[in-house]
Amino acid sequence: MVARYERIADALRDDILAGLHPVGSQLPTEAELAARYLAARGTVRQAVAVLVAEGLVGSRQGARRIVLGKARSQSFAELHSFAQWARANGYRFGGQMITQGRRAASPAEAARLGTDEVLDVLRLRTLEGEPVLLERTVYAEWVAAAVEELAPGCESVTEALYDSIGLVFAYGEHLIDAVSAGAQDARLLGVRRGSPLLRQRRITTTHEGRPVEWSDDRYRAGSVVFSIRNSIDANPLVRQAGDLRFGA
Amino acid sequence: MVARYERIADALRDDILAGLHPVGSQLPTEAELAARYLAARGTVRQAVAVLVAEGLVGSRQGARRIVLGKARSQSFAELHSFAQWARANGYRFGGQMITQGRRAASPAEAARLGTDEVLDVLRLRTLEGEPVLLERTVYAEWVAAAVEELAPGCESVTEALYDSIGLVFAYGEHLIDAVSAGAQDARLLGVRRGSPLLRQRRITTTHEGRPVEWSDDRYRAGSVVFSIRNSIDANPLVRQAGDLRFGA
DNA sequence: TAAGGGAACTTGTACAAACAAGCCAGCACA
DNA sequence: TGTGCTGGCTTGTTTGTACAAGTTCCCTTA
Repeated sequence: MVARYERIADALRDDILAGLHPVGSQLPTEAELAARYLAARGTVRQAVAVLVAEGLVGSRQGARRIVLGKARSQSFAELHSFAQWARANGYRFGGQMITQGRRAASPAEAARLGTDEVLDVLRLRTLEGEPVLLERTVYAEWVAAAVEELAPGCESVTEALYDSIGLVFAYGEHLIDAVSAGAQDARLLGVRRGSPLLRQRRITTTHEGRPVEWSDDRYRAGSVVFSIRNSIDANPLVRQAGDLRFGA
Repeated sequence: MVARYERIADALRDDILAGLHPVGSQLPTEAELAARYLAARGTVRQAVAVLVAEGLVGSRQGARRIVLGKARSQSFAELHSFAQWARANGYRFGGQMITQGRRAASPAEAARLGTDEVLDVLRLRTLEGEPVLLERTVYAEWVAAAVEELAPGCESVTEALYDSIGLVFAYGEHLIDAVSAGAQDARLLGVRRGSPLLRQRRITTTHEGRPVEWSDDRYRAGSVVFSIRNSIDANPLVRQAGDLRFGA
């Protein structure tokens, strides 16, 4: 059962994408929308709030709402999983486990993941045949066994873990910066040592807030761009001075 | 007049930051909070929704809400303005206009900014005495005059434009990737040519959705990290294959 | 002992109503 | 002509109520 406000939000989003409400134009008023969809004003407000959160619509008290853009946003799964992202966008992709092994957690890892032992995995992902992403992932001990079961050429770790133990990745925190390629980075990604890489470090947790993995993902420059929409009201993006958190 | 739900959200955030609700613990139920703050359940829900949007609290139907983290998020102004960000975090900072001049807009710029003529400005920003950020900003024609009025050493362009013509930056779209330093980048930032830079391209608009500026900001690697929190429900971050949008 | 079935609890959705606050166009006045 | 104010419109806030849906845990039963 999909909520009413979600269906209204979908309908409005489709209208915007279809050009019925061009960028820069005004959205119908809440009263109009309520009449059109035979819903209470509060329900319509919830629907519009979805679009505002997506950055598609701008809103401020007293003034009519405005269409800001028409880009569609991705699901969490698409952001989290390289495979789901690539598949949703129609790319050819692949993945290969390079090395994998258990070891004792460093103090920082123990604090982040809440376990003494970790499973350290290095994976290389390709897009359209080109090596694009190097993933250095550290898994908490309680998922290590399930990860070790995976085939070395497993395309989607996220999906495989959901199928095998019902694991759902629910929350993430991401740190994005630029680093130069080390010797191993350069060799595996096929770039020169010292060339720029886009680094995304992230920690992912379950619904319960239980940490699952800590990953250091490095993209070849030019292969991937992160996009964020924000506003004076909603600001998901934060700038931090370098390397203050999470150690090196 | 601050809204009630905002004051409740502030109180809850303070409690979390103060450790009254540790990371991983459960938040009080809506009913409890409503009783404590003498507010209707709907109002409490709005307050909690703020914290959920900030990524501090996780929420799902049927289960008690969970404290996910205690990082405080920045305002849009702090993200948008280097000066406001640096000041709020207690850093010594500076800025210097390097070159500035009007020229005809390229087709891409005309499409983005909606003007035929643009003002092109190159600025270098320093943090703790070190050159850290190179801003290549293109302003729409209708703000060009106000920007030209600014002093070359103007610390905060955002604040200066608000003071002079009441301009408010309200919405932004950001593209984040890594590039290697060109000759000019290297010289001004004091790094070697080809060394990694964190690039943030952004377009900023007014409340009305009117584009004001298009900027290409390059940070020296290691000086700045972007941080984003997301969840299966709220996902502000999007990954895109390289250089599909906004041209080069 | 383990699986299954609820009952109680908690969050999510929807409606209705009233007032507050900000925006904007049009009117009156200088 | 242009300035300032006012009134209508639109979005924001708050309360109250009812039901839906998911979670959790205990108790029953095999």
